[in-house]
Amino acid sequence: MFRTRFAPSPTGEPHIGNIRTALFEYLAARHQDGKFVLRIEDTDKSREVPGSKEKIMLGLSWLGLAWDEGPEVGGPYGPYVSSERLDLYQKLAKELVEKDWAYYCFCSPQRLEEVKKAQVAKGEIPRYDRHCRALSREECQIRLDKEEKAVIRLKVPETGEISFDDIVRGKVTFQNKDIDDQVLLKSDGYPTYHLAVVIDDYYMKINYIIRAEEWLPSTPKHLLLYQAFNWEIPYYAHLPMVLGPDRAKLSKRHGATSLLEYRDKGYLPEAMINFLALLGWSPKDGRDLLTKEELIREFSLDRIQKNPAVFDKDKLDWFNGQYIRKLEPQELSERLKPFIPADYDKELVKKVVPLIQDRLVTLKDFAALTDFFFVEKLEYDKKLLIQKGKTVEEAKEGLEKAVELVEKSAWEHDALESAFRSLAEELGWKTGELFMALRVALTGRTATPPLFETMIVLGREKVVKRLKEAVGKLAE
RNA sequence: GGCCCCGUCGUCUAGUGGCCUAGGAUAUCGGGUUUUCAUCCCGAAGAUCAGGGGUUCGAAUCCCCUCGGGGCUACCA
Repeated sequence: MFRTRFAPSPTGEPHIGNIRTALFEYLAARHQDGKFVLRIEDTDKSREVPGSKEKIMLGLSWLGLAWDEGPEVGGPYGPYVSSERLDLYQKLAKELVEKDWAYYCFCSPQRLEEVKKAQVAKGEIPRYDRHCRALSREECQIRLDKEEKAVIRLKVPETGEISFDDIVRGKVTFQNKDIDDQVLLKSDGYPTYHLAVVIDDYYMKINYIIRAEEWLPSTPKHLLLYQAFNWEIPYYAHLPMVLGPDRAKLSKRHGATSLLEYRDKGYLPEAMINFLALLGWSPKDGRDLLTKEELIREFSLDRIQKNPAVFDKDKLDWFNGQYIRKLEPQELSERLKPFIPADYDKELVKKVVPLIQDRLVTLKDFAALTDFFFVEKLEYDKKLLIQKGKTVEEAKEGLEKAVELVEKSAWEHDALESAFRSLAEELGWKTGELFMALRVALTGRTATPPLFETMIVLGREKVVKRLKEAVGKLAE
């Protein structure tokens, strides 16, 4: 059984890079008919941000990445929150000490700081000097009995090497001598991430560890732990990083990094999924537009790219436009709801939606593109009503004639169009000139949905009113 | 600094020794459709496959070196 997991720590918003990892995990699990579990790795209470666990779950839910086991849904291997598993970590950490795979360290943060400073000053590599490694069992016990603050550190072998076969990178090897004696259990009784992941993954029967490349250097420590516990080593797949335009790890200074920000900016979850899926992976047939179901069908870990991917907002915008255009107008109206002022006439919105569907990049664009349908008074520069080479009088005449025409014309697209084309001819104007003047008079702007559709939605009464207002403007 | 990873159009990528005078997508530019803006369609430009050495009849694909970029180097994750 294929089992993988998403193990975020609740330290803030659901980061786009982490979510991309979650997506890959989800797709791999679904493709393999396996399980996708969510586990909250809250091992650092000092960095924990209240509410972020909920936001992470909200983000996953918004994308439709349902977890099979985890908070809220439960499962056979819970609890799925690290802070509720403290006893386990403590028990196993002590076991490691007994088996001589770990040791108590009583060094104070101050001493550690000094050691590090001295090393750096001497041009050495900063790392723990293994001061407490040699402490005898008896001495440790005495100091423990005195309730002296202590951590438990991994006793890394001094020689030899450790390697593993990464699904995306192939064989990766590290020298034991380069590995630091990692703290496993902190003095506050909490585990570090390194201890917690290994234990949790084992107890939750995780056999595929899919995570970002930033974890590659700590993998040997985890491997050592598996070895110490004599547990079967899982498969590893280290995903390429998601970078900002400057090719550094995607972060706040590059702009929006929270999945929820994209939701609030009017991006569709299906666009987000499609875009993220192609950051470091591509289907065999080279298609760009794939639904979640298609992604599940085609996804495979061995097609994951090794090199990092730059997050390209332009391409995201393109995907979003594609998916907006695919929506049924009815459905689009639904999705638009959170982005539309509550006092807008629902029926009118329904009529407006088909007119701007091809013009939306994000859902948020709706309001700015269509406000003239909903406001009473239009604000615009009357110069826009006067087409190039025309006099004020001519412009006025054109609009006055338009009023007459609107009042008697059949209220139907083709009828309106042919009537206005004739009017242009009668006036001796180019159709484009007349249409633009009308467009400005009716909408107050020069870029709008098609003229006659707009008229019909606006309604005869409002059209007449606005044309008259335009004539009035010119008379001022 | 040390360790590890990576290096094909600006960007996402296809490519696993001959099908590559390197394909697709996006962005850019031009054209067409069109009442504007979009959409849509067509086209162009854009990568001496980071550079240099090998191996081979033949290399983007294999090996080595150099350079460049990134990640890690916490009682953070």
